[in-house]
Amino acid sequence: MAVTITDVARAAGVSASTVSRALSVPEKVDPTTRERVLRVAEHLGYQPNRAARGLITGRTGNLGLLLPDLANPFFPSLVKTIQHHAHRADHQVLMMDTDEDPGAELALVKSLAKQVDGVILCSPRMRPQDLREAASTGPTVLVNRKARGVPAVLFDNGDGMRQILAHLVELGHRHVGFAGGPRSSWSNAERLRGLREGSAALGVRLTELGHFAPTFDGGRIAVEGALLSGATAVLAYNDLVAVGLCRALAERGVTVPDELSVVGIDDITLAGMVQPALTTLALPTETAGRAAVDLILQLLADPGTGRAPQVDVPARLLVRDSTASPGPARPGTRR
Amino acid sequence: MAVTITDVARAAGVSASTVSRALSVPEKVDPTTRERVLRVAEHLGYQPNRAARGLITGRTGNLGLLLPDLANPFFPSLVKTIQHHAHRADHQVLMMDTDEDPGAELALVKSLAKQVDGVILCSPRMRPQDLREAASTGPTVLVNRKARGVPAVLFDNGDGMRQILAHLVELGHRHVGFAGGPRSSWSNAERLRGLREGSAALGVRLTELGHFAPTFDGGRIAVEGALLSGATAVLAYNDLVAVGLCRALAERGVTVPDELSVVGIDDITLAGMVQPALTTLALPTETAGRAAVDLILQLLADPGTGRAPQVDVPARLLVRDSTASPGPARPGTRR
DNA sequence: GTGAAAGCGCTAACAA
DNA sequence: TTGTTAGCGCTTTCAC
Repeated sequence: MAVTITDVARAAGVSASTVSRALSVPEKVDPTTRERVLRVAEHLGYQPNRAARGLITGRTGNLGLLLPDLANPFFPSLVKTIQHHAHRADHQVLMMDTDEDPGAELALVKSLAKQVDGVILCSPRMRPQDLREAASTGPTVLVNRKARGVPAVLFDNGDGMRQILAHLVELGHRHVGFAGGPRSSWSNAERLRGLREGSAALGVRLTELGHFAPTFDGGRIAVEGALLSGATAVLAYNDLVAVGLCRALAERGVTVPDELSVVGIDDITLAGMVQPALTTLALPTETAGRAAVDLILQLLADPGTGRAPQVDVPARLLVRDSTASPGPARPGTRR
Repeated sequence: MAVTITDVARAAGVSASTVSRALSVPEKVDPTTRERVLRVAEHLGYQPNRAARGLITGRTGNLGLLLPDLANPFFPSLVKTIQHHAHRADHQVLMMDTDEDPGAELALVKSLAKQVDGVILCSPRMRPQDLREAASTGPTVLVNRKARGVPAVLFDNGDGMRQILAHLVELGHRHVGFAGGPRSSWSNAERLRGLREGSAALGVRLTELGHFAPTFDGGRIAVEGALLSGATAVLAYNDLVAVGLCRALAERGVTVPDELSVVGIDDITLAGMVQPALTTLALPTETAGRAAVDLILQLLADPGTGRAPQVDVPARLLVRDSTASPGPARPGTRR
């Protein structure tokens, strides 16, 4: 059997409560006793039983993390950061992959809620009312998603879209295509909004190529419309789509960026591995993950602070090799 | 406050013990009462408090999962599978990413051990004695790693190497290079062993190109030696290395597979996305993940069954576009 | 088949 | 400052 608080108490010649205090409110115990207790605890290799502690404090020391698909390379680095910071704050992470099933997510959150102190929710597709219901099960932080009254960490999509358009305009592009993500995706809607505003402001023609699965294959499918549109540059919903698009273009003998410029979003590792290396809007997952954990912990320490805090994480355009000035030859050859 | 077992008991007009039994040993309670209790529990939305249950049963309902680097695309799908199956068995997964730090792993396992019923350990670099010490903290299953007396799920590296060599020989290759993984990696050693045996058996010349980081950049670095070796085909430690190698080859104007064939291991999603699509040895993570969870649960249900069970997961070669018969032109041009 | 009672390991009043 | 007491929600003897 593991060593309990009673063992430590006996060995140190004090009561269990004193041991408990020495560990969790050290300033309320005499320095001499404290020293002794801590030494004994250390020596015996005492580790508090979290279940027992949780039973009384109502805290589990766990954080829930719900995400749509760990196989999407955007998430692993986010998860790593979240876990890293949770760990530093003496919390474990209970991760749950929903397999892109918005229907099951609410139920999953509810089952998670019982076992964690708070939940970090990355759910691009969940309906707003479900989102709010999920948030009502306990402290919740949304990532890359907004809902009234729920704390959130958001990437600045609007500014990101502006950066992309500005970059393309500077290269000389006047007609940009957008290969959108899922219709139900919140960030897709945000990006579209940013693009519409930005293109209007910059006098760029924007062609919405439709909605595609946020995957490599989604990108391959987008190639038809991209070529037909006459756009000289195409922005994809994310890097995976952009890479799929590039691949399909290569198969048709269309050269990127000479004949068509391509831009991605996310800056997943893959973006730097493909040829040509992808120009992409980096969404700093480290910053976001850190902010999400901080937010949750803050919520736990000081619940119900009135308004729901919101953290905005700036996006940053990484210009690489998949964008260039539109070639004069292209329009003639491709239409 | 959440609804407790007492609430259910009162509402159903029975004692708490009866509710407890109705839920966990239904056959020991009268069918009529059972029905009623279950209905009431359902109606009240009762969910047993796991901390309280754990306090008495000694079970947490959590499984620990330790892995070196979630950013390595081999792991997400493994994690997904493990989580999926754990969930079906009513267990949560506590994941822990060690950031490729074998030094910290033992400590992490120990801290994890207190909070979980069992640990699934993917630790290619941990020292054998640490591995065994880690395993002594509680039920443990190793993945892709062998240690005396510890249950394990292993990929059949030996047979995999044979498949790769056979494929290359059939294409006409007689000289194969191996861009190895980290010196301390167990599976690298296994693969090397398989390659030596296989190449001897098939009469193939094997050149060991050295040890490289198991990353894209590791592969880029391997290009020099690969070209100098005179090998007509190169096997990389994993897909990431293979893709990095391909990239570096492309930059030097060496065509894959015409001038050099390249083979990867793992079958990460990326392998199918690059051009040319990578011929690779698929290590079925779904099978492995499932086996790992099954093994752990079996260990929990029936502890100390004497010998440590071991599950072998077969590997399967996926022939794609990065391998072909050696071109007669190559040796002359490249040396 | 069911209930009463004890207790898992811990913390939080309350006394001293 | 410290110890005593009670109890978190649950399971598990042990009587009945």
